[in-house]
Amino acid sequence: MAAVTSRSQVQRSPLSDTKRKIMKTAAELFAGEGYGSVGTSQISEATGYGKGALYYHIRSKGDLLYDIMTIYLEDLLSEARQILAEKRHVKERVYALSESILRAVVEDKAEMTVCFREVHALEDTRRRSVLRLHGAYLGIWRQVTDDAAREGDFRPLDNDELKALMGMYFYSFLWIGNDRTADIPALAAKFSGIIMRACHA
Amino acid sequence: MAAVTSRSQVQRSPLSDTKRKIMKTAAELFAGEGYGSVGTSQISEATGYGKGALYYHIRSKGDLLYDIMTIYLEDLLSEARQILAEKRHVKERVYALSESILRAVVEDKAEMTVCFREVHALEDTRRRSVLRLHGAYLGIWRQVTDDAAREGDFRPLDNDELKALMGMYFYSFLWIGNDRTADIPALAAKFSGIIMRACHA
DNA sequence: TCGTCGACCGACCGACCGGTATAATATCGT
DNA sequence: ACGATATTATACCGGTCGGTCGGTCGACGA
Repeated sequence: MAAVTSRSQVQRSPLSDTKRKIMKTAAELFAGEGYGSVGTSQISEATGYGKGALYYHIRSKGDLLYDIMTIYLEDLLSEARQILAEKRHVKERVYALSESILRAVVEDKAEMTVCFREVHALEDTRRRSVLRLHGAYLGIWRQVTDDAAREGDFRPLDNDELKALMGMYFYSFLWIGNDRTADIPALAAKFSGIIMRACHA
Repeated sequence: MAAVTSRSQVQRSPLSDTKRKIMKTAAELFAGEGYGSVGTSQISEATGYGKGALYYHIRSKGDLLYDIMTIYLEDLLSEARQILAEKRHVKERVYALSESILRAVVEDKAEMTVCFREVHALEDTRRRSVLRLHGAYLGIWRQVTDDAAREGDFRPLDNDELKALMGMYFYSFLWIGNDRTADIPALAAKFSGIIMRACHA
């Protein structure tokens, strides 16, 4: 099995294939039943590793959750930063950002669900750290809308409005099926269309 | 303590004050730590009742979750139906619906969080039942947008677009604090403003 | 005064929790 | 071939899980 995902990857530490497989399986279980309802024996069984092997690769169940969130959010974030650097026009930016996050929602549905739905399961320090990543992602959009407002394309948006609009994306993992890969461009067009209309000066 | 909530209540079965208190406390725990991570002993301790008393009022932990969701979603739904019956103009309808759900998010934050974030924790039959309630609520908005489209005020919206827009509301419990009671009208104005712009013909 | 009843308690049940200890096996550089 | 190291399985730990059970207690009707 190849050790790469389709989207760019921040290599914080080597991250073995085994650990990647464990994270994928765990994310699916967490997304399906909720972090608190999934036992380590269940993860062990689903991955095919015994508990010893499992705990050779993870430090704790909490760490596993934190790692899943961190890796996928950093991935999403680095893609967003790249889009911000490459595209200069509002419309392109909004479409590319929409396409980026919606592709993540479809292709890594379980992981994204965990990233946005299971934040409460983290202990305080880690929750704050993950919320910083959420905030950083929001910051990218904030910059897009502020730039657009400065150039007269968008009306100014306050934080409430921006967060409300982000909710469209952050809630979409609950209803966008992972069988909609082919629809990603259409979905991105719909989402970015809504953003463009909602923010029109 | 009065046995009524501020918003209209569907009286399916008597629903004692004790059970109401248990539901409120449990909803706060579920919202704070996630259904699966909250134990019945914890609920028992937080309510001040022993486990015997607790299980005198509830059939199971799963039932408790289901009851919370059902009651609050039916409440939200009946309010929405009433708005649909009373208001005829799009703008009024959108504002009133926004105000209704945002007030629920602020005033019954924990319960609403559970209603929209813990669906996965339900066993199949009950999950389907709760998802029907979600669908019914979506149906109200569908009718509003369809009526508006028929009269030329809105462009036609497909299901993806409607669900995307609903995500704004359904995700808002994660960032709207329960200290914003005074801001409810302003929030409703912002949300409905976005809807009106996003749907403009 | 008693019997009944709803509300409640806390000890207890077997099962399972997250996590560890120990040992067996696979891999690999030399 | 050898030792070292990486990876895995299994048995097991104390503790907690959801839920039950026998029983207590005060209110109330007869």
